[in-house]
Amino acid sequence: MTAIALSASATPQSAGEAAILDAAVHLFSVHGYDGVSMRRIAEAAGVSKANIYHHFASKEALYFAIMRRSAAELTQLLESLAEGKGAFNQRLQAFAAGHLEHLFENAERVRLVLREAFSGDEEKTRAVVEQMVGGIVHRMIAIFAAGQQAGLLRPELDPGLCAHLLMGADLFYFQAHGLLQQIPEAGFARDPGRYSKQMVDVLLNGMLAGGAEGRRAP
Amino acid sequence: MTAIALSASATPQSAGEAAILDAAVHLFSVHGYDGVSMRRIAEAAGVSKANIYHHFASKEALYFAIMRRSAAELTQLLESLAEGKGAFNQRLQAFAAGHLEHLFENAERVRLVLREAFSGDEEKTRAVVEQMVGGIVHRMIAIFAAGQQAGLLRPELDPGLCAHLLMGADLFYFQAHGLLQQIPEAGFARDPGRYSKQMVDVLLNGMLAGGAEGRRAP
DNA sequence: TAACTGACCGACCGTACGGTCAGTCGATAA
DNA sequence: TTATCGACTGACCGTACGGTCGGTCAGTTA
Repeated sequence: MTAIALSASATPQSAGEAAILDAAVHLFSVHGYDGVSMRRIAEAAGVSKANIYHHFASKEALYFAIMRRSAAELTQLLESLAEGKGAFNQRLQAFAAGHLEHLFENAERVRLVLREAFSGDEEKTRAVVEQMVGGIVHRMIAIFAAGQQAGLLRPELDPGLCAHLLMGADLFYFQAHGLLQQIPEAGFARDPGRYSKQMVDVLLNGMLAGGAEGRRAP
Repeated sequence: MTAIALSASATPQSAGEAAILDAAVHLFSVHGYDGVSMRRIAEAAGVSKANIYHHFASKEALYFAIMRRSAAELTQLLESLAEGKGAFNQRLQAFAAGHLEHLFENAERVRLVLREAFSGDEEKTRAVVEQMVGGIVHRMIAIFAAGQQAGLLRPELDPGLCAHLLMGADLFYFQAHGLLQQIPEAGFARDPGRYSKQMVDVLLNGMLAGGAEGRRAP
C-alpha cells in the first residue's frame, strides 16, 4: 500500500474486465484485502490470473480501481440525497431514511469503504474524507448550522456533532445489522424503516428548540 | 476458522508467552487475522516462530485465545459499569461516559472484537453476542424498559432501540475517531468528554417523557 | 494479405506462508 | 547423578502467494 491512485479505465472495456471487477468487489468486501488472493478472484470471475494482470498492474492497482469506482458511485447517490427540499425536520427525516436505504442497497461498496475509513491508517482515512465523506459532511453541517441560526436547533448544540449523530446512527445500524439479528429483543433490526423513523424522532426531539416539534405519532 | 474455542491457559505461564500475546493483540488489532504472519508475531515478541507453536496449537488457536481473553476483560469492566446507581438519567449519563472512556482505554481489544462482531460471519457474530454483547445489552434494555414503566421514558419508544442508540453513539464515535480527526469542523473529535455529555443530552432529551428533564446547561 | 492490436491463457519464478521436528538447555525432583 | 520436564530454537517441508513471460487468436486497419 504505497500510492493512493493508479490509472484504470473509468468503465470496463471488456466482459472479462467487468467480471474481474464484480468478483473483486464482492470478495474484497467480504474478506478484506489480505483475505483474498488473485487466484481466487480469477476463479470467481471465470478468467485466468494472467488476464487480471493484463487489465490491472497489480493487486493494489485492482483494489484502488475498485475503491475509486465505489467512492464515485456512493458520493454521487449521496450528494443528491442531501439536496432535499422542504422544512428542516422533514428534510432530515427524508435524508436519514434515504441514507439508510442507500447503505443497504450498496452494501458491498459501503463495507469496502468503511473498512478503509476505519482502518486507522491516516493516509487511507484522509483519502476517504477527501474523496467522499468530506462533501456530504460539510453539507449536513451547513444544514444543521442554518437550522440553528433560524432558531430551530437548540443554540447550545454543536451542529457538527448533530450531523455526526444522525449519520452515525444510520451507519452503525448498517454495520451492526448482522449482530442485531442475533439479539431477540432487537425487533427493530428486521425493519429499517421503523428504525429510521423512531431514530430520527428521538434525535430531532432532542435537538430541536421547543422540544415538541420533532415529535410524531408512532 | 472452524472451531470457536481451543484450550489455552488463562494466564501466561512464561515471559515468552506473555510477549507473544502482547505482540499478537497489537498486530491483529491493527492488521486483522490475514494481515499478520506468525513470523511477524515472533519477531515482534522477540521469540522464535517455533516457540509460538509450543504455546499455541495453531495461528487460529492463538487468535481464539486472544479473542477469549479480550472478551473476558472487556465484559468484566463493562458489567460493572452497568451496575450504576442513582436516578435514571444520571445512570445513563454515567454509563455513556464510562463506556466511551472504557473503549479508548482498551482500544486494541475493542478493535479486535468489533472486527469480529461486524465481519458478517454468522458464527463469529453469534460467538460475540453470546460471550459479551448479550449480557450488557440485556441489562441496558432492562434499564430502559424499567424507566419506561416508571413513566420516565416516552411510552411509544422501543427500549431496545434506545439502548442501541446510546451504545451505538459511543461505539461509532470510537470507530470514527481517526476519521473525525481529519474533519476540521469536528471539534468534538478532540474532546470525548464534551461529546459524551452533549450526545447523552440530545438522546435523553429526545427520549424522556416531558421533554425538559434531560436538558442541562452547556 | 500483411501488419498490428488488445484480450486472453498455461506454465513458470522467487518468496513467504503455516506448520513440523529433532534437539539444546536450565530447573526441579528422586 | 541421573531422569524428567517445560521453554525454547534452527532447519526444514509442502503449499500458495503475487507477479512474469512467451505465445495464441480474433478483429481491425492499410
